Amino acid sequence: MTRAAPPPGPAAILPEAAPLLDWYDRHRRVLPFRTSDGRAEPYRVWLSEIMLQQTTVAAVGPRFERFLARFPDIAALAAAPEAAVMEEWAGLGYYARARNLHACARQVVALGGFPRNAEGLRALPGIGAYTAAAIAAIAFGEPVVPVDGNVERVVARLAAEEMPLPAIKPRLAALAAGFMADPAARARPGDFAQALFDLGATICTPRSPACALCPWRGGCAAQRAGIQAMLPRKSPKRARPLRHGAHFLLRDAAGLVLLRRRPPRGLLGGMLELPGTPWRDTPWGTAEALALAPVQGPAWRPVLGLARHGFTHFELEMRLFTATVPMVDPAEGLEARPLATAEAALPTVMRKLLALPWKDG
DNA sequence: AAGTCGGGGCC
DNA sequence: GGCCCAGACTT
Repeated sequence: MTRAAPPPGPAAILPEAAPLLDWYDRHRRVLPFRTSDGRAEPYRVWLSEIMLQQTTVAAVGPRFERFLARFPDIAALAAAPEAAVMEEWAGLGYYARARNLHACARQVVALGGFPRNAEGLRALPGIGAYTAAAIAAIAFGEPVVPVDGNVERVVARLAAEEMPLPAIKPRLAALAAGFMADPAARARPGDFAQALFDLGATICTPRSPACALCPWRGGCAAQRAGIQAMLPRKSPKRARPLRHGAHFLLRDAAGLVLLRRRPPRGLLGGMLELPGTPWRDTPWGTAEALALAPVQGPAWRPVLGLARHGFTHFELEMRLFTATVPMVDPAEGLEARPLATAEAALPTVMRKLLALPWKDG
């Protein structure tokens, strides 16, 4: 008696949850945003997940603590002015996260609390499919699998999926969802999600995975084939063009510096900057740059050297000009601040300009 | 499906 | 110098 083999569904490909959960109980990372008593406050889970979007655990740790000290609960965050949130976020990057965080806090307060499942969370600003599932699983115990870069890598290797990202994303998400067919995973959705993160971060790493230490060794198709370090494959990316700008550091006798607030959306949206020229494909000559200086009165002096900064899709090379006046007069769209507090509120690209030797002759 | 959106650490 | 990071949003 013969019968057709069942289609290779997720359960046929993926290993069991229990070995991973056992490994997690013994080797899980101790992280600032993980509570040791097992309690998971939605506010803390949400905040950490937003901060961790495309941002390393090491970078988030101290910023998470600092943010909590300034905005201890969601009511405090919702009540704060947006500029205060943007300033607290300075240096973390992807500033739309801070705007959305603030808008989300106000919505959640208006709702009377966080939605308690992924579908409801997904409707809030800044919360996509991944973050909704992560909060739902970790804070509310919903049996869903958040699919981040770690999970994509782990699953691509377990199933030896050779098609490149991002085209393979839906397939990997479907495979990952199959984990929740396992009762052991359903019993501990938050721990299972974080176990996948920890496995991807410490064992199933991008370059040279430590397969000998993996609780799922033997259940991994890529490891059996010896191709684990090559997965997941990725489609080639475009080269980043080089762009050029010139910025202006205007100081006065009181130590105030002239700053400008960028438009509310787009690149560095809502953040402060040193006034400057547009960023274009060709370098700026001195005369044409100075024609765009915020004030035409003082003697602008070019600062030695260039500041370079890499964005996601282009590289930027900047000149800096400096001048002093008796008293800065912030016109429309500009504001004056003491140098020290200005620097703390500026994104990294602007701090690199201030690191140029503008104090010297 | 592709582009936009930061910054830092690691190889 | 390229890759990666507990991705989201727009077009």
